Amino acid sequence: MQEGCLLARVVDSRADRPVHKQIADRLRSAIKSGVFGPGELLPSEHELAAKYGVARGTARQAIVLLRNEGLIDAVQGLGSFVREPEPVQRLRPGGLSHGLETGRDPHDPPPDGDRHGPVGGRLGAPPEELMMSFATTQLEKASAPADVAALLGLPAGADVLVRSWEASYKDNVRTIASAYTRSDIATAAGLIDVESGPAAYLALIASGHRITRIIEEVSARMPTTTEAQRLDLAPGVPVLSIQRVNHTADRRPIEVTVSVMSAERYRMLYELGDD
Amino acid sequence: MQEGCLLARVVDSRADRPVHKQIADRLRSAIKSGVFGPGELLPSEHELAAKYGVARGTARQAIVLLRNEGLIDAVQGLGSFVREPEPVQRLRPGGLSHGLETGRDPHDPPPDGDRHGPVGGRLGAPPEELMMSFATTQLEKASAPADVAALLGLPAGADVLVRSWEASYKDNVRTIASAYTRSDIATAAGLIDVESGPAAYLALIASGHRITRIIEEVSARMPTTTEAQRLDLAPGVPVLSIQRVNHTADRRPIEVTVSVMSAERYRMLYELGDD
DNA sequence: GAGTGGTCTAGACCACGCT
DNA sequence: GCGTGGTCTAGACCACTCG
Repeated sequence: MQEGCLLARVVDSRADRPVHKQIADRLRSAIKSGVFGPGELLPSEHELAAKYGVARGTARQAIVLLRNEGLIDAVQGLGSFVREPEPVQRLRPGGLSHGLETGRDPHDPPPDGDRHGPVGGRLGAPPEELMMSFATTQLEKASAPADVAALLGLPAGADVLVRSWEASYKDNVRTIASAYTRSDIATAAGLIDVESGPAAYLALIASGHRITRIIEEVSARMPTTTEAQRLDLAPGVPVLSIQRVNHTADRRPIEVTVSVMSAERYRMLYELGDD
Repeated sequence: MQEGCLLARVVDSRADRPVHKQIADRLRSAIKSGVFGPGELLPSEHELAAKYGVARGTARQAIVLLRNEGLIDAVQGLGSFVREPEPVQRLRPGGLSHGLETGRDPHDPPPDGDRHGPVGGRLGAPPEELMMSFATTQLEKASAPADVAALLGLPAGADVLVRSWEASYKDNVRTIASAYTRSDIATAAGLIDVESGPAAYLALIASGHRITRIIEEVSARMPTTTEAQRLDLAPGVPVLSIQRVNHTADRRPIEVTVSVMSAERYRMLYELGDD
């Protein structure tokens, strides 16, 4: 067989580093150096155990490590595969009509062609294929979470209009989002009848509340189990969480939106203008 | 004993959901509902095994799940604890006149005061407590990685000046960064002698290459093992990866910087101005 | 020394995808 | 049916922290 040529034969059980980590190290570098290319099948747990002379559980631990690093996918009944890179979509959050025009950006492979983001993208006909559908999951008045209330300059527990929705592309949920709008503004704008997020911008404008300043906060974390299910996330894939605070011309914050999406699939793009 | 009052007594081994996930579910909701507060000690693996009538390995699997979700920390010899939230710093990347700030800004509508970022920081006295030290780890001419070359509009494999450094705060490495500068520009600006990232901006300005446009791309992923070590990351903590493309007034990209930091500790703040 | 998590073994049965 | 990963058991020894 001599398969040992690919994955070096020996692990040192007396070394500082635990055996399963040593095996993971070897597999990892084999992946990174291209010995196993994207989509390729790795040795089975049984094979690894035999090759390194360890119990199956130990070989499995190595595999689990790589899964949690997002490097491989395990499929029951089939085996473990080197994870193939997901097509990445770059989102350029825009205000109402942001700069960064059709700017053929020097960004190498990105041509996702447009910037119709799951949240707050420009309105108006998005390119054919990038149509996303929005499904409202909740629409109600409720008391604002503490952090949201603070951002809106409201007392803790104040009522806000909460609109929650999911944005899907081809039947796959891509973004889970919620918008929290000041009650007074929401009522005036008739937002109670507006379902998806993007549509709300039109309603706000129509009611005279033009948003002229947006502060966006980007963070990342591991998904909750709910998020992992809804967004169909593999193990070892974090989420991006985008929190927006929308302000009107008088610099008053009137709305906070929070959206969550796969960090494997989305990146955020910002242009920092000259000061 | 009746400890079963806190963690419900029974798990159903015939249910669809595996036992270790059921245990994890119970612990997770106990944590989220505050039964176990931040920093608090969870039941030991042995206790969990006894309480649910399962093998230790099964109880341990539940614990491992929560660790990978970033909810708890396990300490050998002590036990598992609910992870305490890290103080979060919000970075406001800015054009030139700004840099590293740590977020003294109280989350609320972020003030427009000063701004600092881990990359491209303002020089001159930064706020007392926020001093970061920069240690150059590499400084050399090398051929650009494919993606970087593309971003700079250079042919694949073209030479660039690579400056790599780590930014530390109180002896803890907080950011790992690299800057790739076009060779011609770097030479003209004398960058070969400049060590940390922030300092390079001054050199560029001094040599007449004023950066007027910055495109910043924010992504997140699980850390490599190297990154996890250097940044001292707990399991279940992703990293934010910030890629910057710096352009001069004529819109030519002259430099790409990439920085990596704990997503648990840092968030990015952007203001989307009115156009 | 007692208790904890970290590692490892050598089995077992199951659910799943394939042929 | 066969091989895969997913789960689980019942042990074992180790490294670590604490009193």
